[in-house]
Amino acid sequence: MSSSTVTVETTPAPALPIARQSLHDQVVTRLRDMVTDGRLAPGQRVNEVALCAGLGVSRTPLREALKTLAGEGLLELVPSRGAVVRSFTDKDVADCMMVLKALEQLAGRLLCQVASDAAIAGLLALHAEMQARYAVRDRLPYFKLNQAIHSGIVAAADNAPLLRAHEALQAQMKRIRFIGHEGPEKWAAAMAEHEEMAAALAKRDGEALAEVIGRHHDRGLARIRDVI
Amino acid sequence: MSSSTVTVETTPAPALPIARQSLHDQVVTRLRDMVTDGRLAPGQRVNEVALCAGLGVSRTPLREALKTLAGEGLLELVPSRGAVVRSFTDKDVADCMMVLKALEQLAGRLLCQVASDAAIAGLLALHAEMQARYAVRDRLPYFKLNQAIHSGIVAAADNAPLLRAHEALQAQMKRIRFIGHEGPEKWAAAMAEHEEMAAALAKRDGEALAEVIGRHHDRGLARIRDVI
DNA sequence: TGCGGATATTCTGCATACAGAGCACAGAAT
DNA sequence: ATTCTGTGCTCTGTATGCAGAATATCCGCA
Repeated sequence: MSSSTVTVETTPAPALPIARQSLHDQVVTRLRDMVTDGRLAPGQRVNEVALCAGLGVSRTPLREALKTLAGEGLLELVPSRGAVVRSFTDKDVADCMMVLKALEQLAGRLLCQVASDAAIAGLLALHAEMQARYAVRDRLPYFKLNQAIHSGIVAAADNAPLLRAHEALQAQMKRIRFIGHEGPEKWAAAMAEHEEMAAALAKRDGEALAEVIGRHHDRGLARIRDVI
Repeated sequence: MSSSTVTVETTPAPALPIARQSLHDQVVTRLRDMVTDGRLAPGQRVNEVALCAGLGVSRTPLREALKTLAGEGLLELVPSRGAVVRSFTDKDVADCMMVLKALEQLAGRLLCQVASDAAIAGLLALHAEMQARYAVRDRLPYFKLNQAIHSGIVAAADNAPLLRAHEALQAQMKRIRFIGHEGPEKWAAAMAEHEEMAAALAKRDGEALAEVIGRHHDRGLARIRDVI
């Protein structure tokens, strides 16, 4: 695809790194999307050759991508039967949310100590943007901004292993949250919690932030529970 | 190697699952061991063909194993340069320990609520065994029992995602802990903390257990810090 | 008609082959 | 002497081929 790399390099100054990503990475992101948006349904067996044809790649990079996604917990590898899209029980979801809660609480406490003012301002800006989307009930942008805020909180904590673990779990839950379109009153409650989070963030009050995040997750679990 | 799988199947009764593991899995565990015991040194580039020769497998399963281990955070995949054994900075270690601490604290609280008496008894038995090994200063068994106890606490919490995240992080830290042979007084302190943990465990006091675990990790980080 | 077993087919797991990228070394020009 | 460039080699990334396991199909038989 992008095998013809541009090698002009006239600019000596900012040296932009030319995104160049391998087939493997591209396949990984494509498959991740296919899992989260449901084109690969939970419980479904993944046929390698069919997918290869669809993606236009050979089996080797595809298989390597499957291993990667299995490592992230999105797929399960059954010996001699290949990859199966992981399906989540009620308990799995609750368990994931519990861990996610603990990680984000930790992140909240950390970021209040270590984050730069600019980073906090950035998060508050995301919040304001989400607020605006909520005002006009614009679901998809709201959803994406919501995810970005939660990811951003963890990223601002400046703890790589924490970020990795959180990303993996969030990817697993992404599909669940995606289908979980909550009603107006639940949505309002979630938004109110985000207001509280923003307030705690602005004050750099780590304990308060952790407390709200905990409540947000507990209620979030309750919100999606009747959807499943 | 073991490509000839035994297919006799004379026992119909308890349906034992016949360990049959793929080459991929075997290679993964072998490589994990090689990273933790230092035969693959941090920062070292992994030469695929050389490793293939050493393990007696072809590049395909090896490469798939490399992807898996990269997903676990033990290796780093550099485009066009292959896999590199991940090397940890001081901060990386501290960050990992922080996350590990949060996860084990969560596990401690959970297990006090949900674990069976038998599970707790099992953990206490491991503790007693470790006590015995400490009494005669038998380092390696002590080390392994220590790991087993920490893993066992998380396993007893009955939360699969929590267990997965913990295992990955513990694998990353295993080598650090392995080389970090602490002096007698630090060792005694660590053992004393384990005594406290066992006491809290016996009483199913989740809060107390979480508190000790937190202290144990904080002090553990301090203990290994001057080793690095 | 229902069931058991042999056979055929499909698909995974692994090995190998090939092409391109990165890197080192050497030679030439300034 | 130093730097730049060209060439060759090594190693990764990807494709393809082959063998074995799992499953589906179909036929025979009760």
